[in-house]
Amino acid sequence: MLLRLDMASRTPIYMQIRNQVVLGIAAGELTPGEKLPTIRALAEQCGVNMMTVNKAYGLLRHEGYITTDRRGGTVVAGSPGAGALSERYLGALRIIAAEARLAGMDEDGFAALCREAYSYNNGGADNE
Amino acid sequence: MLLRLDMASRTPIYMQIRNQVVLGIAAGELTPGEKLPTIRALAEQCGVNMMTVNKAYGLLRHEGYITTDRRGGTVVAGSPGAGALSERYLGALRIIAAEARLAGMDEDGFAALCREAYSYNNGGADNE
Amino acid sequence: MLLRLDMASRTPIYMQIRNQVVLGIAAGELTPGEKLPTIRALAEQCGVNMMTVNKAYGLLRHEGYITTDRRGGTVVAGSPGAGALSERYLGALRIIAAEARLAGMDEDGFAALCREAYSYNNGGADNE
Amino acid sequence: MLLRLDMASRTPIYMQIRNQVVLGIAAGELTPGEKLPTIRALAEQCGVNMMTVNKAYGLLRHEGYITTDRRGGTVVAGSPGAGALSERYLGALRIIAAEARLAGMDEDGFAALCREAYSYNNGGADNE
DNA sequence: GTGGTCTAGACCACA
DNA sequence: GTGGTCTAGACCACG
Repeated sequence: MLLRLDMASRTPIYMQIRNQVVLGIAAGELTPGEKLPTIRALAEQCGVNMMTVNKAYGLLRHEGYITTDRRGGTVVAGSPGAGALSERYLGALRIIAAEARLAGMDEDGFAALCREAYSYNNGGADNE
Repeated sequence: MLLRLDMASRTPIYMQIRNQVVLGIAAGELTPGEKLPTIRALAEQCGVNMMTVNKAYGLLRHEGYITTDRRGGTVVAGSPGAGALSERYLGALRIIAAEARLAGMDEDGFAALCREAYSYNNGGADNE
Repeated sequence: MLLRLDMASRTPIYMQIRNQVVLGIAAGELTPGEKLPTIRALAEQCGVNMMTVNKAYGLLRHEGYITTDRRGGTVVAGSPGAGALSERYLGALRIIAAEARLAGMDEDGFAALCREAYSYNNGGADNE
Repeated sequence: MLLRLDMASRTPIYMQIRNQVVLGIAAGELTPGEKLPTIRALAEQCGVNMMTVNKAYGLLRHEGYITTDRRGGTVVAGSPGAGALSERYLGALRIIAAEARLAGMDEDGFAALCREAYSYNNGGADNE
C-alpha cells in the first residue's frame, strides 16, 4: 500500500490520506484485520508531520474504517455501519451529475462512468 | 431561483452559490440567456458579503457557465466546452463509490443512485 | 462564562474545556445562538495553545453542541440529536454506582446524588 | 468471573480490568475473602501483558477493594472506607447529567437510569 | 515502541 | 479577523 500525495492539491493532506485508505480498503488492497503503518512510519514515508497522519487516522477511526488496538497498532476494521448512506452522497453526486450533464453527457453515459468508478480498483486516483 | 445556503456547512459559501447555480442550469431552472441577479442584489438576498458572490460569479464565469454582458449584466451561457470531463470527475466519483461499497451498497444500487442524482431537478443540495 | 482548568488533572485539557462548555449549556449559562469566544481568545484566556482549544471545539462541533458559522464565529447550537442516549451513559454510570454501593451508599442515596448532579447548575465541577 | 475486555476501547486495559472487578464485587459475583486469579493466570486468560494485570491489581489494592494475603494470594476485601464519596463522583455525574439533559432526558428519567445502573448486576461495561 | 496530548510558531482560505 | 491546516519538536500513559 503506497500512498501518493499531492502537496499542491487543494484537498488537505490528511483528507488525501483518508481517501487513499478508504480506496485501498474498498479495492481489497487493505483487508480487515490488517495492520496499518504506525503514525510515525507513515509520516516519514510520506514526508509529512505526525499530526497530519494522526488526524487522518482519527478521522478514519471515527468513521469506523479502522480501529486502534490498545496494545499498539492500528488495524483495518470490518465494514462500518451502513447508516443512511444514500442521503449522504446524493448532494455531491447531484453536483457532479449536473456538471456532467451540462458538459454533454447523457444519463447512460453518466451511469457507465459511475459503474466504472465503482469497479475501479484504485490505481491513480488523485482524490481531489 | 432561490438559493439556500448553509452557513454552518464545511463547504465555502461561494462554492455553495456556484453549486446551486450549476444545479439550476442543469435542472433547466436557469435557461441560457437568462439574466442573473446583480452581485449586490444576490449578496443582500442571501445575507452574505458582496465579495463572496463576486467570487462565485468569477468561478462560474471562468468555468464557462455564465458570461458577463457588455452592458454589465450577468447571463447564463450555453453549454461549456465538453472537454475530457470523464477524467475530471473520476477521482471524486471513485471515493464516493468506495464509501458506498464499504457501506454495503452493490454496483447496481450505486448506479441507480447515480441515475437518481442525474435526473434530480435541483432541490437544495449544499454539499460539495 | 469563565473556564477553570486544572493543569494537573489526568483529564486532557481539551476534554476539560469540552466538559465545561457542555455543563455551561446544560446550566443555561450558554444559550443557543450565543457566540463562543474565538479559538485565539479562549486560548489566551486559558493560557493554553490554540490547537488545544481547536480540538475541544472540534469535538463539541462533532457532538452537535456547537456549530461554526462560515462568516466567522462559533455559536452554541440547539439540542443535539437525542440518539440512544441511555446506552451511552449506562456503562459509566454502572461503575460509579458500583463504587458508591461498595462505599456504603444505598440506592435511594445514590438516586438523590444523581438528582443533585442533574439539577446542579454548574458552580465548581472539577470535571475529572 | 469472566472478564470481557475491549482492546479497541479508549479506556486503558488495566482500568477495564479494575472496573470489571469493582462491578463484580458490587454485583456479589466476587465475595469478600474470595481468591482472585494470579496475575499470570489472568494475564494469560485475557491475552494481555502481566504488567497490565499487575497495574490493575495495584490500583484495586490501593483503593482498598482487594488485599494481598501473606502467602501470596490476592483476595477480595470487605468494603473500603466510606469517606466523603459524594464529592468524589459529583464531577463525573454532573457531566453525564448535563449530557443526558441536553439529549432531552428529564430529571426523573435520569434518576431512573441511575437506579437502573445501581441495581444492575454486571454485564460487560467497559467504559470509563 | 505505540498512540495521545500539548506547545509555539506559521501560512492560507474564507468572509 | 476567523477558523483550517501544517510543522517540528516534546512529554507522557500505556503495554
